Amino acid sequence: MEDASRHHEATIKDVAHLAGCGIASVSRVVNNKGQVSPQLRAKVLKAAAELGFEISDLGRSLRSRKTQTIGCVVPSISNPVYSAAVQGIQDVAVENGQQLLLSCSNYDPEQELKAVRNLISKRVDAMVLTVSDAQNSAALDLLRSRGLPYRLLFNSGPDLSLDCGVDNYEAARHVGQAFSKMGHQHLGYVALRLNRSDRSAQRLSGLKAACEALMLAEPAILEVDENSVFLTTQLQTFLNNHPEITGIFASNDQLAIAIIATLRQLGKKVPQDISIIGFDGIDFGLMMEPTLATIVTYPYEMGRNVAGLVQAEQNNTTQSFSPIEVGFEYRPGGSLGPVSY
Amino acid sequence: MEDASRHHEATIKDVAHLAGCGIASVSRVVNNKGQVSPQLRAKVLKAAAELGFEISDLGRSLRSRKTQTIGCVVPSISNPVYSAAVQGIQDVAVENGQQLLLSCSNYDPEQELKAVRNLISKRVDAMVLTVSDAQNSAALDLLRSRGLPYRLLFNSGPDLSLDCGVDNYEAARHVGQAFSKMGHQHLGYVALRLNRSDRSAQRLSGLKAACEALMLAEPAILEVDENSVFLTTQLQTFLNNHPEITGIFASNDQLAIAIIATLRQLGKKVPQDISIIGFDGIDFGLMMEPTLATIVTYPYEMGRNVAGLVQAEQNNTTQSFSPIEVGFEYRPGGSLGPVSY
DNA sequence: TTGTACGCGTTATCAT
DNA sequence: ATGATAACGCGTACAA
Repeated sequence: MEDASRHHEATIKDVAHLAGCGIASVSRVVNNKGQVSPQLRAKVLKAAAELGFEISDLGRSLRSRKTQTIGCVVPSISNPVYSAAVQGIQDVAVENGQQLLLSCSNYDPEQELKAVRNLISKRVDAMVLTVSDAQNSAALDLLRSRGLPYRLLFNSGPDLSLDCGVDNYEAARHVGQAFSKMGHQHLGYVALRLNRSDRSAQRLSGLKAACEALMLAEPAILEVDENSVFLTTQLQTFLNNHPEITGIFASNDQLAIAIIATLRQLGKKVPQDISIIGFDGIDFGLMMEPTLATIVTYPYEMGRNVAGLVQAEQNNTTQSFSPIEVGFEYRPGGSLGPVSY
Repeated sequence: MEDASRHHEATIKDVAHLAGCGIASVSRVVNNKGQVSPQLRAKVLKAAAELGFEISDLGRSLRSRKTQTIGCVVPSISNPVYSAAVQGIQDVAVENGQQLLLSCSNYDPEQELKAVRNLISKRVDAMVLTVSDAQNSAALDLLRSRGLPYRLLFNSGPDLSLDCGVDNYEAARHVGQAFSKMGHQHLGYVALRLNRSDRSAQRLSGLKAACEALMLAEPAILEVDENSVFLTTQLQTFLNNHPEITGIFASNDQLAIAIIATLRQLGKKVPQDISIIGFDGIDFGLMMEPTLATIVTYPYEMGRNVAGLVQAEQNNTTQSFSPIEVGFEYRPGGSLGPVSY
């Protein structure tokens, strides 16, 4: 109850007053910086506790020009891949005494830009972000023009030294090869937002390249609606139009699993009638029956890595930091079977 | 390039200087507040653009005593339930022009307290949090003592008016009833961190109550390790010790799915040998075979609701805001079958 | 060792 | 309509 009536938080001035000393001494005690006698330190500590004093990072940041905050922009936190990455970033941040200011762009470049603006106003020390299209992003342009330290996550940016992600193209080539080894000749690529995710587009490129190199037919493409309610009809139409397809590469595991469930509804067996390979390597793929063949990626580690990079960049501006390849791995699964004639 | 050499961001003072006016006018333009002549406004806007001026929320917040930031503390963002909730909070926050400062406590009360301290120092306007034990939380005590607006998510706190979550007890009773209807008499409850999550404990209470009311045996309890590698042996031992068990209530869906996969490895069929009911209602439950019987909850909506509550509390301090029950729903699934004799 | 005074970037008051 | 000035809470030279 005490001073709560004043209805404004205690400042170092209040503490100094109660402790009967100058504000500089309070600052020294709070920051463990500079010399201060044990007696005074005790008095200050007591006064601070009594007032429930918590230092204000507003004043501190204004003065020090550091907010100990890093900004993060991802398309969505609902997607387990991004949430795992954010968890990694968060963990590294706290290890370094920083906090995370999080924004979700919903795969929208306009929201990306707005988010970056807000984060700049908040004066974050650095940023980590996944943008819709790294080659052409107003948000990244803004960041660069301000010289604010940032790193890309999952994207491959124009400046190669800044990215930290999976080589989608290369990974998708592996997928094509896996299909080919099982005798598949006609593939389909099913994606969620081909035009709003450069990752998805890169995966398609890789698949196409593999098909070409391996003399497979050019893959048919189905871009499905966000709203998975219509997946059934969309998929059925797609398969009717392309009856030759024996294998489907889904742009991510969630979609792959939804496709398998839908195929089951349509009376098709996986992998006897159609084989499926996903992308991401989420745990559930291992627990279903059949297990999901997929490209395993390591979003948590990627988040940690990219956060480590921005950390290093802040602490040591002279050196340049090259990205750490986290890599990927093809994981076989029961959803890919030999093609049946 | 221009003034970048000065290596510090343009301030309102810089803009004023370049526009040849006072800083007050710049402020008026930037905030669209007060009267300013069209000519001057244009000059200011031009100067601001030229300098790449972005207002500093540090100065603004210091002055206004508002940060337009809300703090969020959850156990983990990797768990899809929490990430969905955070997404909901985030969405509401941006709708109200606020940003989200995110912390993960890793189910550790000590980290909860530290996170809250940091968030207080950052002077967030309000907080939303899920704590380990709402009835006994130093973090919440601190929040209360400071009079900082906050809301609980998933927890049921001592102050009933502050929570926004699922009635775990009631939901778990439904689970018991569902088992009972199928003839199950001997149940097991498998949980991840019984002692570090009041939600998990509440679910157990509800299950126990249902068993008692329905004349079932008291449920056997298995608390499994974080590291799911050992799930197989732990589960096997548990079932050996309790051969009478025909149904298992898993404290969440992820665990339920892992248990089903493990049982499959152990050569047990679900639901013929053992029935399973989960908790949360994640989408994957619908896509597996058999589908997962579970309690469906609505974490995204809960996030939105609780964020709405803190918003309202900030805008209108006079009124008191009661929580909106989001509720839950029992969803039948193939993982629950009749008990076989 | 300790205290005083200034500036960090902003908004609001008060003259003009 | 516009500008000078005083806070806001803090860190830090500098003085004592």
